[in-house]
Amino acid sequence: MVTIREVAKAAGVSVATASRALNGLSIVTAETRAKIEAAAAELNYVPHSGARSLTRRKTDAIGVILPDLFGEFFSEMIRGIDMAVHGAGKHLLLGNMHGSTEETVLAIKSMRGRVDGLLVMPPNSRAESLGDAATWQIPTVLLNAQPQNGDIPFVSVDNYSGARMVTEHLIDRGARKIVHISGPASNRDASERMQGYRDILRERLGDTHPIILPGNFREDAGRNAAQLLLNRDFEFDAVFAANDMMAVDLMAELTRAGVRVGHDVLVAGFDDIPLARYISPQLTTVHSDITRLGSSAAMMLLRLLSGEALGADAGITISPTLAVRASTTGASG
Amino acid sequence: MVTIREVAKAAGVSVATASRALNGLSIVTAETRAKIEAAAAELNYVPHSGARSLTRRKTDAIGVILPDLFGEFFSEMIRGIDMAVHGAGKHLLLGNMHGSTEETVLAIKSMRGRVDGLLVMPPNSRAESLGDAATWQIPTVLLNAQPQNGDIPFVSVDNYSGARMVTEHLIDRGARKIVHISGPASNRDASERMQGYRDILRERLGDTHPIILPGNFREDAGRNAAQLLLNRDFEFDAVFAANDMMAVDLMAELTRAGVRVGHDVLVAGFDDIPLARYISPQLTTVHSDITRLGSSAAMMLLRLLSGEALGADAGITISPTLAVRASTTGASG
DNA sequence: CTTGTAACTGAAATGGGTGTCAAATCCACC
DNA sequence: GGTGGATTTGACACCCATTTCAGTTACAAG
Repeated sequence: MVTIREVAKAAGVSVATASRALNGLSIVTAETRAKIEAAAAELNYVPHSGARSLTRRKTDAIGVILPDLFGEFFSEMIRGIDMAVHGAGKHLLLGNMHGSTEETVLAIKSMRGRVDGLLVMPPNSRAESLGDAATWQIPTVLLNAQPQNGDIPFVSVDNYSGARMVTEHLIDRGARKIVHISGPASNRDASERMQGYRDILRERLGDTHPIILPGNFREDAGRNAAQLLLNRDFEFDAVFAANDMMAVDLMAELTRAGVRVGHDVLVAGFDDIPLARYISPQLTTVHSDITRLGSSAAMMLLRLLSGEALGADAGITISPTLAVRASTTGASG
Repeated sequence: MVTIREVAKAAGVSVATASRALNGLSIVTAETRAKIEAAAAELNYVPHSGARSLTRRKTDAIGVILPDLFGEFFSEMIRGIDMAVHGAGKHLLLGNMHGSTEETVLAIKSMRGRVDGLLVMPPNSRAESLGDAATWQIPTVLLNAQPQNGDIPFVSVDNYSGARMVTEHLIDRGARKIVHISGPASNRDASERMQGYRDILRERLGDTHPIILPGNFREDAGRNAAQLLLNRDFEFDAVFAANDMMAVDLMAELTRAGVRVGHDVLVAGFDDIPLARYISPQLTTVHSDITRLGSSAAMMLLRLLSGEALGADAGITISPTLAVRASTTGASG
């Protein structure tokens, strides 16, 4: 591994001059610079970013700590972050993504000295779970989580209003016995969505009780819920699943049992995964622009890093939109 | 930012001792260690990984340089890599993913001093395009690309035999006029797939000419190809698209035009994106285990890093499998 | 009470660059 | 030729931790 010292020696100058020349400081004579560049090229010199970032106190990398996400959500998030970060010429350092809380805290610590800033998505969307790690010395933006003591900037999706929207849509389409398949109890997104469902139900159909089947955001929960609903010969005319994954498999199962989704039973999900548009009937769902979630967070972090002081109340809540499709309208397709 | 020096001072010991204590070297007295740990906790000390990696000559990070991939491929790849790397406690540093060749070379260089090893997927699957960057001083494994001068280990998918398999399957199902929608001309995967198609066609149906429509791996190419085929009132009984993305949209377009896919025309793709199973009819395609591709490459790199000398011929070719579904069998669904 | 050995501990070198400050060089002008 | 000022250049401290090597201490044996 050739160092700048060797380049300097080969060019017959000091390391300081070599450093200046290679970093394009105009203070170096054209002649000297040429010598140095020739030597560097000759020796195939590549600067050691690690060493450089030590003195510069700047790594040009930002750390991303995500829980164990499913495919599309993950890649869209990364894409969004990357989009925002690309222009700034920074790298993305992915921390351990296997989300127990302790591991996450560890992952955050191991980022010290490697990155200039952090994008953290806490497991279960609960910033609190990060505990005293919140005393981070390093600029951080929370993804999809709100700190209770609003001192960390965040970007999150408005799960609550999304759930209200989609449930209200079901009501508007004539549904009265609306089942909700929830996400994991410990998950904040899940509980916000459930709350939205409960609230709008009470507001619009005060007299009916919410019907909630526990789920876990995974396919099998969709299947199980379908079985349960069918076997019990349960009375229901619509299902709002807390995410698309469950909705998709629930729908497949209902269809298999001869239920006409979109007519006999309306089904809606949450997330708008790409799949939602391709199954038949297409799935009505709540669309969150994950790419935008990622890029907004990254841009916010970039601003933070450039010294801009975001107020204590700095947070963005991204409003989801309703994607109405055939699974609740019965339209062909 | 508190440094180990401050911890040492607070504990009344030298930095050397502090370092030893904090790194669990048994050589330190229990009493001394306790003092140091107390001081560290008190000051909220977090080690500076950047500085540490400078002296250790080891960063515990591996660099990943991918071209601009579409969602699922990307996330599965990362997942595979992460799976293999997780146990080794390493981080993943994502380089610039916006793949012009020059940018890729730059991205590789900027990894020097940041990572212990590199996983590189060259744009267009052409290792050659990386040119003299191949004189890397840093352990590297190529993803989905073979170097012409087999001196860099690699892991890649056997596109050629995959294409042969799927084309042969179409022939076995009775197709005789098989159209191929190719990928971008400069893309190596695309040309290998095309070659597989050509070869098996010649071997099995010596007298028929291959029919090739140029594509680009994107949805619109699928739609365009469908239009072209339909408008010209072309005679064809099967289509093999060079990837699923094109196959899916082609199929949608054909279906819209009243063609019964799986009966009138057989359609097959390549990649087995999750979507393939969810559209109707389900798409016959070539399944490559991308997660395995990623994890194999990562494991190979890990072996390389642990000092193991992989022979000059170190390369793994992952054989894809054929996923036969309704789009070529006409089965219900 | 020495001496030898083992166990700890600390000063300083190291890793590969950058930035500061002082020294050296250059040139113009008196 | 000497002087002032502006440019360039170089020596060295520094970033923060690890590690070597030498020094200190403790303790047992002689």
